[in-house]
Amino acid sequence: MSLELPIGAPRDCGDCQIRHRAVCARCDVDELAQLDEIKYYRSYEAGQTVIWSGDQMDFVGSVVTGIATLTQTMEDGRTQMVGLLLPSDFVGRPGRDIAPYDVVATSDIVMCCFRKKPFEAMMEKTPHIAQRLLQMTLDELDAAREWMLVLGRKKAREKIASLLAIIARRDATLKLANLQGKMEFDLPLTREAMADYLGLTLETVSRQISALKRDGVISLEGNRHVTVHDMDRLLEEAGDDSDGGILV
Amino acid sequence: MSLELPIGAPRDCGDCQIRHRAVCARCDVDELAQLDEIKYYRSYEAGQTVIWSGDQMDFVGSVVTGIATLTQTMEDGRTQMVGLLLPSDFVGRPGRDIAPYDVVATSDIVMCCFRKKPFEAMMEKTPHIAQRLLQMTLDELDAAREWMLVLGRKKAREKIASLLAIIARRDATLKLANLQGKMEFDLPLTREAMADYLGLTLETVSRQISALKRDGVISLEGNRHVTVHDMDRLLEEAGDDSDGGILV
DNA sequence: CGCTGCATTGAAAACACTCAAGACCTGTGG
DNA sequence: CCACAGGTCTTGAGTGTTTTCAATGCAGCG
Repeated sequence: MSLELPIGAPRDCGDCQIRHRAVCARCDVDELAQLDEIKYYRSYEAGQTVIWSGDQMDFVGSVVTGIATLTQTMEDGRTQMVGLLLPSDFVGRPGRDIAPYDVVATSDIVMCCFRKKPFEAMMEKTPHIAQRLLQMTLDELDAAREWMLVLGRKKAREKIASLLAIIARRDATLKLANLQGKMEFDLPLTREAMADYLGLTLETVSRQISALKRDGVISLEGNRHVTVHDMDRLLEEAGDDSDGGILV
Repeated sequence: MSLELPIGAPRDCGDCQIRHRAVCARCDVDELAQLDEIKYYRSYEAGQTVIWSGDQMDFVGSVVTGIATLTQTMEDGRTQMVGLLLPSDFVGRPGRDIAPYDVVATSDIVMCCFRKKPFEAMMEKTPHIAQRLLQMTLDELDAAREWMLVLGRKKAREKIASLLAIIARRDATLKLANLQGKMEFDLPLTREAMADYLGLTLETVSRQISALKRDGVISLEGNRHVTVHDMDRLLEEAGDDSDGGILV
């Protein structure tokens, strides 16, 4: 089979950038070979819906490159983001047929997909996959609980500061930089997506970003590029302990 | 050792009411015997804190009877409940030493505790435990995401209706009743706990409950006993699809 | 140049919060 | 049996924050 690989997809698992963080992180060579049998790459363009809530799911998989979101929508159109999927994050739930959320590509993305039935079968036999998935799920649960505090108890300004802190933190771990003083990064989300993440309107997001700018906490270059002048100040604004709060 | 068993604790696993739903649900007789070696029962009184956020955790375990809550508190005292622990729910995370949340007994409770180190060791060897824990964690994650929608996008009245619907639903599954027409149940939470769950103040909770009463959606007997006159009406008020919304 | 999509800003309205008073309930002690 | 204390809950009035609605700004692109 000479299917064309989407750009950004690795030649094989040895090449794979997300290999050590994804659901297959603990797998040995044999197990990777088995996975290889049931996997395929697929790419989606920015804005495309990967999975519709309510649809049959016949694959699970990992985000290889790009960013996707998990969202819920009420009948009247109010929507809440319930997950932000970054490279190495897992999509889908073994044992469930119907997707409970929309998965939408925020940027162009590449997914490493596994056919669901054989993946489930394999999970029964190889504990390495289930063990890693458990770890990842527990991490996601912690992140979800952190967000519940943000959604339920923080004010608009604190919400924005929290989101900026999260993104800065993620960016830092990626670049192996540390989390002090000045930091620069790009927002991977539109104002509307930020609003959906934080349970705000896009107008409020815009206003609070302007306010943080006016108060000298951040500067903007264009709409997406953010400079945080002092990380400690930002964490104060977020209402977190200065030690970073989020999970130890 | 003739330690006195807390009232409500089962004589042995065969007797245990939560056995088929707890983390040990898939274990066979051998595995249960192993677990028995490292387990002990402990009871807490209503209002007691079971685990303090930031503390060393040296056990994990299951709620056997009663209700407990998982809460996060900000420096200025704002608190957000991030989990409601019912009988069979699991407390603690294998692989983590420091508790990230407060666990508080809402009623008198009995816990079945496992010493952490040996439990972790056992998890490595017996897939049945890890598999069940994965299922439970995925369910919790779904519940958390459902709550993110409630916290981020619903209005106070919808939040209250959503909470009542959840409690009614849980009560119904317990009694094997169905979810239509009239339903009666007791609230397991104070107004303040409801507020902490929903990201509201206790005054707002009280007002909205009064409003639902005034509008004939529910009646109260005392402060805790609720009658829902028409479940479909309640679900409408909650902003959910009439089919029940929450996870299929 | 005039789209289109995204972002900002303003004014008015809606919503939930704060502060404060009082009602209700339960258990205790006179 | 009653009175009282302490906790829980309800209700009101005023305030503050966020939303809503509407207009405008700005950048990329045919």
